[in-house]
Amino acid sequence: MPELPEVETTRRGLAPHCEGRSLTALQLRDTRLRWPVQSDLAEQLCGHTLQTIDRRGKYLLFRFEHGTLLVHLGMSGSMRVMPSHSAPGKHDHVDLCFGEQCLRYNDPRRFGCMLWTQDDPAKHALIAHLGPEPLHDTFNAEYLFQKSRGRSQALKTFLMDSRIVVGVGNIYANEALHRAGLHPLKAAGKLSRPKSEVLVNEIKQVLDHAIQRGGTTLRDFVGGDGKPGYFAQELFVYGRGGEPCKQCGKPLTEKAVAQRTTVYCTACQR
DNA sequence: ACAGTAACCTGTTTGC
DNA sequence: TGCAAACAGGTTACTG
Repeated sequence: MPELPEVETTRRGLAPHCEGRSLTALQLRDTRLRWPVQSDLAEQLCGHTLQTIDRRGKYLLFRFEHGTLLVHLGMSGSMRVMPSHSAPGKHDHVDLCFGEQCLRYNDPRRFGCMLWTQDDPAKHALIAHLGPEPLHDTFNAEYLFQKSRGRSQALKTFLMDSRIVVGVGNIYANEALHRAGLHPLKAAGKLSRPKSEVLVNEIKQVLDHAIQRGGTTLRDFVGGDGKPGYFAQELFVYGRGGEPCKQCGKPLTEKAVAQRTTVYCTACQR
């Protein structure tokens, strides 16, 4: 489900309902996520106040005064605000209850995770080696240009490496490359300095635009407030293999790159 | 250090 | 209609 815009949409939907409130109960129905959820999580958190929900890449950071709960939604996860006493459905693995409302974590494929740490989350093994935030000034043309030097890897695969930059998943990698006029299979090391600038700008624009639209709705994605996103109708290439390029009309090519569906226009992208 | 592949798991879509 | 294969928004772990 989620790439960065969807995670940010979720964060914005959840935060007003629970920041500054005390966690009253925690229902842990299934610990089997990507890594096991520690079984005493309720004892760790109950009675403590959630200060803020922050985001680092696609991780949500639920900050308490005595530690941080790291949450990742994986491929199919979502978190929604629900009445605490509503009946849980299939794959509703965890509820974080704040009085009459709870944040309900649902994840059919269980690729997500929920990890409690009392240390600085920035030093956590899953966070420490992440690249810059794509919307931050530290992600700029010079940075991407330097990082890409000497790399033979496909440009798209390079962009989706979270050590290079976080939050650029399959949808937005495809979209940004099309908007930048860059072929996804071009060697990262052959990216020119001017094109690096174009690409960085397109990544920022497409992510920012998607956040403003409330994320991309594919199948049944909903943000924390239960509302769908509206970006899907504005996608130029993702999910459009064989259909005409919206810029030149030539049928879009679709092929797997590093096991991920990749769509591009051989005329517009070089 | 880098690059490529398999793996985790369930639900939905596609094709015979 | 039924059934099996293919595929899905992510990331780590392992291999060479």
